[in-house]
Amino acid sequence: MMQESGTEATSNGPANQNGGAGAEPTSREGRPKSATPSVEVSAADLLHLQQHQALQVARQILLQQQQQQQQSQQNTGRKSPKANDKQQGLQVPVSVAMMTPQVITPQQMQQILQQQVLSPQQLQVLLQQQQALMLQQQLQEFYKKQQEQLHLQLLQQQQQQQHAGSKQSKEQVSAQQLAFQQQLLQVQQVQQQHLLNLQRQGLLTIQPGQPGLPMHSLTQAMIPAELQQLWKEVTNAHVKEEHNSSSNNGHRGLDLSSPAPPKNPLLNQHAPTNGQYMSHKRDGPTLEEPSPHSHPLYGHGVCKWPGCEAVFDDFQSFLKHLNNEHALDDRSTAQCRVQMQVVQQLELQLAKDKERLQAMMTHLHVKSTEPKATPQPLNLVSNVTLSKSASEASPPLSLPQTPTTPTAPLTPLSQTHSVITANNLHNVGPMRRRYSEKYNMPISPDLSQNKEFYMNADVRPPFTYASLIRQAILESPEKQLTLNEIYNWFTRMFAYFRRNAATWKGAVRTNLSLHKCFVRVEDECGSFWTVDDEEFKRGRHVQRGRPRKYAADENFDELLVQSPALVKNIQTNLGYGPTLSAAFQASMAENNIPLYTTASIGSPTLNSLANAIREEMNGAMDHGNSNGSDSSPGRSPLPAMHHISVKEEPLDPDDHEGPLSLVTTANHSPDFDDHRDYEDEQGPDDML
DNA sequence: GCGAACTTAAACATAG
DNA sequence: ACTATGTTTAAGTTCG
Repeated sequence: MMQESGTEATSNGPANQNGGAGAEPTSREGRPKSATPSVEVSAADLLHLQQHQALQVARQILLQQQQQQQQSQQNTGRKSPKANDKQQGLQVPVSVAMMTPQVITPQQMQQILQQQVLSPQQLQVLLQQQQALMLQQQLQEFYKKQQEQLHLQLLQQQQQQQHAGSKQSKEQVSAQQLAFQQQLLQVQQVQQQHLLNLQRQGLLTIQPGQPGLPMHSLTQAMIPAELQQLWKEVTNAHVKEEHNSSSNNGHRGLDLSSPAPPKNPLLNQHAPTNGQYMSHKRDGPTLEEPSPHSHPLYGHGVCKWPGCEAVFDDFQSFLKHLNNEHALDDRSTAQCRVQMQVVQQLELQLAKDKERLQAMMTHLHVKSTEPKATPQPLNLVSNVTLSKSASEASPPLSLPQTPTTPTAPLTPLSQTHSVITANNLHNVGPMRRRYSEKYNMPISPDLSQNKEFYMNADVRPPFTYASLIRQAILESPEKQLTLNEIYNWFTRMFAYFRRNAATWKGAVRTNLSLHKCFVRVEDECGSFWTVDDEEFKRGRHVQRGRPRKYAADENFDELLVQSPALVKNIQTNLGYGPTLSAAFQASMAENNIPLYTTASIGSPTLNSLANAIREEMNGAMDHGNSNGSDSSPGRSPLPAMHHISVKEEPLDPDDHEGPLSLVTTANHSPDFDDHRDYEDEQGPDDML
């Protein structure tokens, strides 16, 4: 227990105890769910805050206007810069309030990603949160600019009023109102975009009946009753200021685009509906149900014309209202133009977000492929096909099949699926859908072809520990590695093991002990591990059903307990030391043992050379975790290959494939050759 | 559903 | 005493 924490907890926090494959069940338990509610609350709060801030801005502007009007009435021709400055200061906190949410720094994000303490779903939620916060900051900037523009505009308006005096024309007032409304509309547009973003990212879950956030008609939804009331006040203030000159108040509107004669104020229309606005909001999402009385501008009894909140009991009255109030006139045309601008803005934003998404996808794709033309790991299943048919050209590209996509097509995936998705990128859990070489599925081709990928992408390699350990050992120049060197190989070759160090080291040790194919040899310099490829080929990995170590029979126990030490002592005393493994492998190769797997064994010399080169190259990029190269410092390379012989192994009834099995010529009894064999090959009785 | 293969955690032992 | 290494067992998951 302590030994794991001593070496591995240094790079991983305690939350990473379930890292690696262990994180899979945890992620399945819906950890993301815990993060979701707070996100929704914050998103709702955010919207509320923004609406409130927009109202604040409008209120201040209105206040400013009224004050200026009073001053202009009282002191015609005299400016009041003090008031402006004061109000300018008042606007500051509006944007300051947007600063409160904190965005996680890239370092923190990187740390979280590296530790993988979060499930993929949590990561997604986190990213969404980040994006929402960034949007919020963008909004903040926008609001600042809006405030400045509005302020400037109001200053101009004030000057015009002061200079023009009481002879200010209605057109001028309308133009000012128009500009002001456009500004407010812009604010609303940003709010809508933000809302859309939140919705798109799942941060906003509008539930039926949830008050306040109907998503069907953002334009209307984002005009709160207060804002409309403000509009009304603004309009009335102007009307008042204009000596209530307009006799046809009901038709003195805001032409938003043309200098056409002003008609009735836009918001006067829905002033009567303000009282029912809240009920409208309580209507919740109005996803249009196809009905005979469905109209894009009619939902839940409310006219959805921008700026209009008129409520109707039936569809017919709505149609009547639509034809009367929203007929083809200047005002409707202008509003239509505004709505077009809204749509354009949204489309622009959508295009930008699409572009960003594409860039993200491209980046992720390139990251896994960047150095070479063999970007993504070959599909394991298709790789099997390849190894069997051995003649297929261009192997299909895909990510390893993940345990979470068991229904994924087992046939080669088309290249259109080569884009990394959040699912297949993150849900690479334990080494499921592994293949080990006992199935005649060498990992070397896949490993070599996708080496860059595994070195860079935090994707768990789809190989069993045994296969990886074997590969590590076989890649070494001397076909032998210490445990620490095996660790280093894992961390060097796989980003996954670099970033998920919680459990795999123990798994490596377990596998080394558990699998017959891994032979531990020891010399004065320490112990190292070699591979008995024949055993690996047999696939006799785990000796299941083996009698417990501390069984009833004391003699038996003694043998069991001693056997590892016996093996060790035999090897040590005979002085085979480090030469054993290399000679072992070389002997295997030279005896033409049918090694089905990698070229590394079939061509030991070339492979050793290649490995040496590779080791040289890898050594340069060896990270700090590696306390040196994988080559054991104290070991001499390939001494004479004596003391090694090939002998029959008649004890193994399953040994049909290779007539030869390599054991050392140590004068130890076959009984002690491998204590793990006694049961399934000889039985305990033979040992005694 | 079953069993093999595999993973993971934990307890324990041993050596440096 | 601590740590790295190694062994063993048990429980869980995945897959054929």
